[in-house]
Amino acid sequence: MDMKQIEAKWQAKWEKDKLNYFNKKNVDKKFYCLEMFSYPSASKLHLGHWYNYGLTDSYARFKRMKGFEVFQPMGFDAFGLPAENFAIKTGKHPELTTLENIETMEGQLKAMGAMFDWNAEIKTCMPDYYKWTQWLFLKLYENNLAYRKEAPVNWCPSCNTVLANEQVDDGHCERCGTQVIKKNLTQWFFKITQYAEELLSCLDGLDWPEKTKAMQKNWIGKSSGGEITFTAESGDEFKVFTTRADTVFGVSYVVLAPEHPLVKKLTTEDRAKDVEKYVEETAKINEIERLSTTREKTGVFIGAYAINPANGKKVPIYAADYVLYSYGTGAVMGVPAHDARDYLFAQKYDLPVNVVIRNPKGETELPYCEDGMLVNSLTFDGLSSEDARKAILNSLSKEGKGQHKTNYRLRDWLVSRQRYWGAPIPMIHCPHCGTVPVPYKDLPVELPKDVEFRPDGKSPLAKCESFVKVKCPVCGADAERDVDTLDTFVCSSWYYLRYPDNKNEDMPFDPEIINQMLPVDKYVGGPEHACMHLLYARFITKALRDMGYLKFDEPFTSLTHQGIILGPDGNRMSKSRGNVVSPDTYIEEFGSDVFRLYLMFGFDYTEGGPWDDNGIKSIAKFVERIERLVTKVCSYKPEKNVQIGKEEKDLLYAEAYCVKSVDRDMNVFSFNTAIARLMEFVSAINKYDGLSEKSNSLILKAVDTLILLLAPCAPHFAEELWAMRGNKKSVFLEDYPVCDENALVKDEVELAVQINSKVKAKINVSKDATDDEIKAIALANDIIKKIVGDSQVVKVIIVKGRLVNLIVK
RNA sequence: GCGGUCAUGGCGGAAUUGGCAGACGCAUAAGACUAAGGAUCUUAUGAGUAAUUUCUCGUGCAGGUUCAAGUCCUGUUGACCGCACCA
Repeated sequence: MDMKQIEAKWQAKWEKDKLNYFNKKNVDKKFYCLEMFSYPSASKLHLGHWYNYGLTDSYARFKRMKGFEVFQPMGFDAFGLPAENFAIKTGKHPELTTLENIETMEGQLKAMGAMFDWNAEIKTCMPDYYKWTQWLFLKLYENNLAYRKEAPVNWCPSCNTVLANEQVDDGHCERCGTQVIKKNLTQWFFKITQYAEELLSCLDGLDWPEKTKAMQKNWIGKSSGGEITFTAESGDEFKVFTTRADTVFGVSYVVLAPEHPLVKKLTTEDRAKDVEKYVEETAKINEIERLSTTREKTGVFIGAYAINPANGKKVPIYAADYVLYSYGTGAVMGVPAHDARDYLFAQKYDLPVNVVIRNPKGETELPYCEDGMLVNSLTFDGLSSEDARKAILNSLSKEGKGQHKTNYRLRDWLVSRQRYWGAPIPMIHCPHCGTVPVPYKDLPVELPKDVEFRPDGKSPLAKCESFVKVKCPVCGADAERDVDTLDTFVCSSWYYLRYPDNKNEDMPFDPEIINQMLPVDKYVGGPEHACMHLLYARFITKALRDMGYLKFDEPFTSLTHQGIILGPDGNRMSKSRGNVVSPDTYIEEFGSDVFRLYLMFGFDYTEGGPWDDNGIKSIAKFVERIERLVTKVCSYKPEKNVQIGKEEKDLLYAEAYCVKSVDRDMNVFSFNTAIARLMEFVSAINKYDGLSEKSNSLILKAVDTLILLLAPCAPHFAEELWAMRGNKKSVFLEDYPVCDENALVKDEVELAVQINSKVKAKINVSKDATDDEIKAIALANDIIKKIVGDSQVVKVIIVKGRLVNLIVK
């Protein structure tokens, strides 16, 4: 069969018949199947795209044949750093290259033969889309979910530019090798932390991989404890967060993060030089290193002291890089006796170790980090750690020096980027009115085309005078636009809401439509998005719900991660390794259906693995085998009466078993086993067909079932076979085969007979034999009789349909 | 470092969720068909041992729970993914 020709033929027919377009009339049967949209890269569709889109398309087609009205859209996450970097290198405008790349990828995606609804396409870099990204920003601002504060960025002092983390190579600029430092800029944040609790608690109800839920849970990082206020001698107060308020009487020092504003203020003159140097050094180290527990703890005494509110004792204040300004309050209390990290720190800086918790079960070895019984803690002595935590915080809160507090590791989402190729932040800075939102009627704030985006220390948009200069929408004075752009994660945090109503010019989406079409029923994408994209999207959904636009709580009801296809050498594919496998050559040789079938068959979908093309030829043979079979049986004439004998029963069993297995496997993305069952079925049909006495009717029925089951996995090929069988309608308009449960019932079942848990023999028993009968048959077996001999059977375990285990003494 | 995942024949991978380990396929071998076979069909294929239908071992490693463990528990080794400005 000429695969290329039939691919083109059926793709054209599907398009002509509008087969793949969602029919709004059937919205009550909707199934929203979504794949994470792709970044339009210059290197075209790679194996990963195919693996995600091709195989999920088979799942979508399966759902369609199961009677759902499937909505499967596709689009492009088109803003982002690579296009901008490419532009800096080559001078080609990001818009030009991005749109070129999109066009290429659209062509390839169409050639894949997936049932994408191209009417619903979106591209995030187009004004008709980012207008609504900006709308989203304004709505969040309006609802106090967007705010500005200072935050550090990676700064290369030589290139004079902000660097993304990935552009920092071991603390140095990837372009020029200069040591990267941290620099504070005022930037926009989304208040995702306001939803921390709900983002955590709703995880339980989601049909998501457990590992993904676990990762999000840890990412949100809820911990219960308290805040305790320490007072510096200067009178300045600062709070520390602790989960171990029971150890507060053991505090021998406190630590401020080097970035903490009080560090500068409280440092005494004689310590200023050392402290300044230390803070400078800290700016060069990234957070992963700072938090490493194996790295030696460093810190510097700032010369000032603070009062412990619990006992009034004066303790020294240190600045140390193991405390992060972004987590908790940016300050911690040091209790060397009961915290491993503090213990090491105290030893290094010769600080006192005050034992305040005793091990109730024996020796109190330091550092003792478990719960225990309080000592040296005044009126709290004798309490358990658990009770003391409550009591101490209650007591401190009466004096206004402490309170119970739940803390989250989750931080607010920094959305400002000092970049060109992104959606402009729709805000205006007015010398009189302050920060003013762009009025909705003035959206979109268009990204100017003629901009110098080579790095020179400023946001590219800051250099575009025609963009920056604007009248204040409130007072009309000369004002300036915000010159930063939005993180591309903002674009992708709401795109699934735009697809079903992508041409709406008045709203980002019509709530009435969206509340019918969402939530997404199945979302498929890589596990690398477990914490960021998937959390951001959940947050935005909840925020929009609270504003009254949405009636659902979660965007993605069910989630599946595809695995990663590695290069043949077992490493991640990359140009530098030279192990990139392109789908194109295989598609050229075997066609897209064979390629898709091989991806389905060769890997565990959620695991992925190294590419190996040995198997693809066997899939091509499998396809040819089916073609020969169908060609042959097309000339068969069905007979009126069918005699059902043993061979016929076997064939009907094989058919029912295949339908049942493939149905179940397709539903859970277990494509490799589904294809394996189809292979078995083909063998079973061939075997029956080889008999001298056979029923043509049964063979024809089996072959039709085979084609229907195969259709989602090899769409063009199955259409062609279906037409060969004389059908005029598309195979995708047929119903999915239903398993004949009666055919699955075997009169006899085979059981393994174990003696002391080791298999020794097999027996056949009637399907409804009682336990006593099974036992009798097992004991009557010659081999078993011999082994059991004179020993006594003390116990019999029967697992229905599986085995019988005789425990013998 | 923290968080997460994984480990099964020569290879890719199955195992109904605690019940016959190795489905299906690749590779290999033997045979059939053939003028020919890199096509097609049939059979065999975890390791060792026995040599008909035997026994033993076997799911990274070391323990444990259980009548029964690839699956559950404890420890351990290795590989991979994410870590907040790649998308």
